[in-house]
Amino acid sequence: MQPVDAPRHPPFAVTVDLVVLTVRGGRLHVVLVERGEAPHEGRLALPGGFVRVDEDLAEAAYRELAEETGLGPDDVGHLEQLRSYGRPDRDPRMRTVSIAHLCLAPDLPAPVAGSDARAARWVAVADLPGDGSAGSLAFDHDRILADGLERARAKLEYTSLATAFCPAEFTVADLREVYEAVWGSALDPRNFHRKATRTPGLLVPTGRYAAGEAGRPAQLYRAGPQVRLDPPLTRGSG
Amino acid sequence: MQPVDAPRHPPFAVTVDLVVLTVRGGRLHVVLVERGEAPHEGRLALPGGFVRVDEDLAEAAYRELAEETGLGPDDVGHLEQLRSYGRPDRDPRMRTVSIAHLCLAPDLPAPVAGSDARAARWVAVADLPGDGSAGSLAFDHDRILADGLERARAKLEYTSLATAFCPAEFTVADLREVYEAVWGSALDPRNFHRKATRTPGLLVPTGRYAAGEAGRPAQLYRAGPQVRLDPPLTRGSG
DNA sequence: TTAATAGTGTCTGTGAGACAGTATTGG
DNA sequence: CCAATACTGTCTCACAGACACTATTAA
Repeated sequence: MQPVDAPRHPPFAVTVDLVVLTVRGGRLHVVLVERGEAPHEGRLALPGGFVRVDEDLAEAAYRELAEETGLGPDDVGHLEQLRSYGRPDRDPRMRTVSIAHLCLAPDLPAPVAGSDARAARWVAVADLPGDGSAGSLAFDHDRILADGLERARAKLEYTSLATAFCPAEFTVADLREVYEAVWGSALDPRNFHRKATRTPGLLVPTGRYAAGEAGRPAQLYRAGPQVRLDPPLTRGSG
Repeated sequence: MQPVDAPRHPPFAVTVDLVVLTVRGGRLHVVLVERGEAPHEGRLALPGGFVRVDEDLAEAAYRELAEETGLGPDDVGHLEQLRSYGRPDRDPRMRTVSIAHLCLAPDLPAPVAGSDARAARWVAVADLPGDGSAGSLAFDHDRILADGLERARAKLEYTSLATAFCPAEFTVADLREVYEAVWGSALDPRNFHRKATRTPGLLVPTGRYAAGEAGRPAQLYRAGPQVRLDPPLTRGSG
């Protein structure tokens, strides 16, 4: 039931935006870029860009990730579609729908520097006003970031997603630090250790041990095959 | 980093598609429409249509819901964004991105009949080949339906979403039937009763009782204010 | 009366969380 | 030695699931 005087297929611009998270020094960080042009020139924004005519949405997300942050598909531990944003007034230039993606990466030694001229940087989420829910980012990116954080926090409970923040080999303490950084609360190291090691399929012991740290050396693990955690790792202090 | 010979903002058509679910006679049903034109003419598909230039995505979903199924915003208990689908080959006519929505409705006495000429009908999900994951629907709607079902099944566990399938007043047995229909498994009526009534904020007793049924009359409840269930209603037989 | 459904109590196993205690390193 | 971290065990409470039992209706 389209009115005859309305265009049947109004043209939209379709973009992907990226919430790229990592844990550095026990703090959750997100990749932000500084906008070089109007609107919102000079403000911080999530990396993203237009979807090309011949590529899938996930393809576009990986391409923009590489272009704007220099991170390749093998650098990131996880990428999934988050949600779409399409308020008519979200971009003053044109009618735009953005398919936001959530991306988790380990803390890479290489700095974030893309081939794109725009400067990408890691920003601690806690340093943004109101966890990014206030008016700190361009467009509706505060909302997108908040949704991405909520998704990440929720999925740590019932999936092995936290291992996506870790390098190939890591200790139980490394994994616990990820949970603490994402949830923003301290966990009991002893109970966490028991739950993590006894959850079937979450961790695969390598037999090697971490060295150079204070205290007894910790066993090194790789991420196991299990994606769904049962029972889940709950968010209380245990 | 756009190639200079590529269009900067390739034009997309943006649509909304709807996975509208209800429980009728203890079986989970979905609204399907018969396509009246190519491609996939005569095949069953999810209701949906093009987003207009001046409306939000959720607005478009509610409009298409009304146009294609005759269900108004007050008829449905819940509507949320599901996921977006944008494979370049998903519609042979043009490059289309669809923002799918999940909608839950009580089993209404009024039949589904929209102002649209296309015939909308309730189809039992179990009657579709492979729960709709085989090639039974047009476009990529099998996949969208499968994702919608998975979302609904998962969210029943940790939210009060099941009440969206129920009328304004309902019994604990009504609610249990919803869980059984969506999960496809039988639940212990006694344990379910205890968990449902003792979950704070899920149910509000009305003081009235259902009459006319066999056995002891059941107390009638309204949906409570709680959205997140803690502890969750797990999917085992208890 | 019987059949059927509503609703309660009770038992067992398991996990969450609290926390004592042991093991193994560096300084 | 001490401090720090890794890891194990143990206790209590709460819930899941199984199921006996009582309550209230229709036929």
